[in-house]
Amino acid sequence: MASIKDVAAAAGVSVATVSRALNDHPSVSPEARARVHAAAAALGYRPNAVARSLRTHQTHTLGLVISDVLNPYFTALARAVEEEARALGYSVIIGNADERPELQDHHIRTLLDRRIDGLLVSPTDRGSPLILDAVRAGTPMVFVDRWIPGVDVPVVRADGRAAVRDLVTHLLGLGHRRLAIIAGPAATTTGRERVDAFRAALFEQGVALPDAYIGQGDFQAESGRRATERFLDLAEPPDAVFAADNLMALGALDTIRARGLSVPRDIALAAFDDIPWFVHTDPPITAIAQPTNELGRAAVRALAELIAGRVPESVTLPARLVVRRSCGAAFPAVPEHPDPSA
Amino acid sequence: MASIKDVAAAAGVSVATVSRALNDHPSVSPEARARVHAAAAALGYRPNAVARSLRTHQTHTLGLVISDVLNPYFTALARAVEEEARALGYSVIIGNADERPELQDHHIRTLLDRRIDGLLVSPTDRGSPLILDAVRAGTPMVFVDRWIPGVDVPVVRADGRAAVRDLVTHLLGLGHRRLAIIAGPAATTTGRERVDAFRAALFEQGVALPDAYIGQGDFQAESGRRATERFLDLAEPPDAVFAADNLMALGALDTIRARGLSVPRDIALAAFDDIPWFVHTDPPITAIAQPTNELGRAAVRALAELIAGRVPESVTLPARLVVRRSCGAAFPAVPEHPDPSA
DNA sequence: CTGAAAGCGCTTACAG
DNA sequence: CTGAAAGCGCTTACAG
Repeated sequence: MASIKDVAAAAGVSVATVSRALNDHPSVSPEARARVHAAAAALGYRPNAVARSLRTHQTHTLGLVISDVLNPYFTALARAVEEEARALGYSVIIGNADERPELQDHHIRTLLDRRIDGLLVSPTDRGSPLILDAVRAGTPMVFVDRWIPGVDVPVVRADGRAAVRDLVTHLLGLGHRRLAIIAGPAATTTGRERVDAFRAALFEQGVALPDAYIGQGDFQAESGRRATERFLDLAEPPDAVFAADNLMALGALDTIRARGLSVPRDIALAAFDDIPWFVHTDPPITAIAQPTNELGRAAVRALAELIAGRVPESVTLPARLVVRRSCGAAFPAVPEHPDPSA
Repeated sequence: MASIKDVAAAAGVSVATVSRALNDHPSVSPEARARVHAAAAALGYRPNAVARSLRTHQTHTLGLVISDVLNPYFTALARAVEEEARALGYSVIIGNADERPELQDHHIRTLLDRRIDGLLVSPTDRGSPLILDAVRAGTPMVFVDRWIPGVDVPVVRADGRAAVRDLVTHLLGLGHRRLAIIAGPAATTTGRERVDAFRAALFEQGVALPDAYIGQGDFQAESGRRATERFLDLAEPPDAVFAADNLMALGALDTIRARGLSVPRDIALAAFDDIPWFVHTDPPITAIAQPTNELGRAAVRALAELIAGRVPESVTLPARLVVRRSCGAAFPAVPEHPDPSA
């Protein structure tokens, strides 16, 4: 692999001049610049980003630690992050925590060792010493989707409270009275907020949320199955189930189907997070859609601000209810296409 | 951020000794080793991977360039790759080519500049000069899923021919006679192979595949919609459609539904690539399943071999037909759960 | 077992 | 406008 020395020799200039010419530094004569570019092209020279990073203390790399790559919501988020990052000249290294705190720490440690310029994280838990130390040490960091209370880091997320209230109104309006929720892990903000919003909305309408109607999930499909089984084994099973993410909804659907029951005839189902497949499930699933693309982009922009030494604002965008047939509502008159911006 | 010098000063030894102690080099006295570890812990020292890479010419990083992160097949592949890579001590940087050759080149260039130890690619096209030069220059490279004919790079992929033949037999057995396919891009091996296998299987059974029944897609949902619209506008529309990937199947389903038609009553549908949602679509979709996890792991192992200077074999694993209801078959007696290994 | 020194491939302040 | 030199933070052959 040709190095800057080889280019310098071929162009008959010093390595300093090669570096300046290639980095568009103004004080290089047109002739020198031309010779350098010609030599670089002839040798197929590509600057070594590792060496440059060591010298400049910048890697032009962002770390993104998400909870689960197999979750379409996070996949979409990762894609939006990558696009915006690329537009700003950054690469992104994705770490998949798989909802496991120790794996999250592993990725954060690796990313820090690689001296990424900044870190985007959707924390799996309440925050390890490692992550707290990194914040204290001044690592540019932004939380996306989930966050850690009490930690002074900008947060980019969706607020689902209004949409959850809309969902509860929708369910009650359709005659459902025994509403249950499959919650996410209590260690995550989204895990807690979605139950809280659900309970608050029910309370407003004078409906109770008994403990037996709160299933404890972990945002993965298997936990949706287990929670739903427990619901269906109850003496008085719920007549509507709200899954706090799309994978647990998939699990719930598995179980309901395995029991030979039908949605929405026997039980209503709704999910947090909308995904293209919800249009085509049997039945199409009512869901709360987050502005995923906007969240990803806003998070990258906030992180870039932080890296540049400025102090970005946290951003909160509203989620919205998308009504389909899984709660018993009438089928929308106009056939729906998946939202390309979701 | 503490550097090796700080640790050396704190431990009262040279940086050479710090380096040796931290890298478990045998010739370090127990006392020196202890002092170094204590100092490192006290300072919260973490070695700078950038500096180490510059010195050792290894980054312990693999590049993975895939065609589309939003495609669940590639997401699952990426996850398997990351897991196996982590087990072998590598990080992986994922580049999303979005089926665009120039974006693919952008990622390959960036990855090469970062001096990744090896590259896993699922090529979007027939191969740019950049990728060909990289192979020639000796960059350890392995193709996964798709490959470039005539390029001497190990290939890890699934062979779907037998499964496609099974699918054709299944369709004809159910009485379908006008079988159509939504093909992938001709510039990709998987794009070509799936049509070829389909045509060959039909030919064996004495059925023709007219040009009008070959829709040209690009592996993304929108192209599945367009191709299906064209099929349905035909004087004699097909009675069965085989989509060469899961996203085009999603698009086909969109269009069929938008026209008010029903699967499988009005038209049968099958897809290449199985994904968890196919169990829950209306109707559940018959699909050809690849051993995605095994492919991802095998690809990483092959790449690690190459990096170690050995010459790995190409590996080809069989895909298999998973019959559901979308072609008109009887519903399987036992309720199906998503295959956790898919 | 240990340290001084060279060197990985760049960038940049300094001097000219 | 240009080059010699220092230095980023490591690892490792060499000498002791």
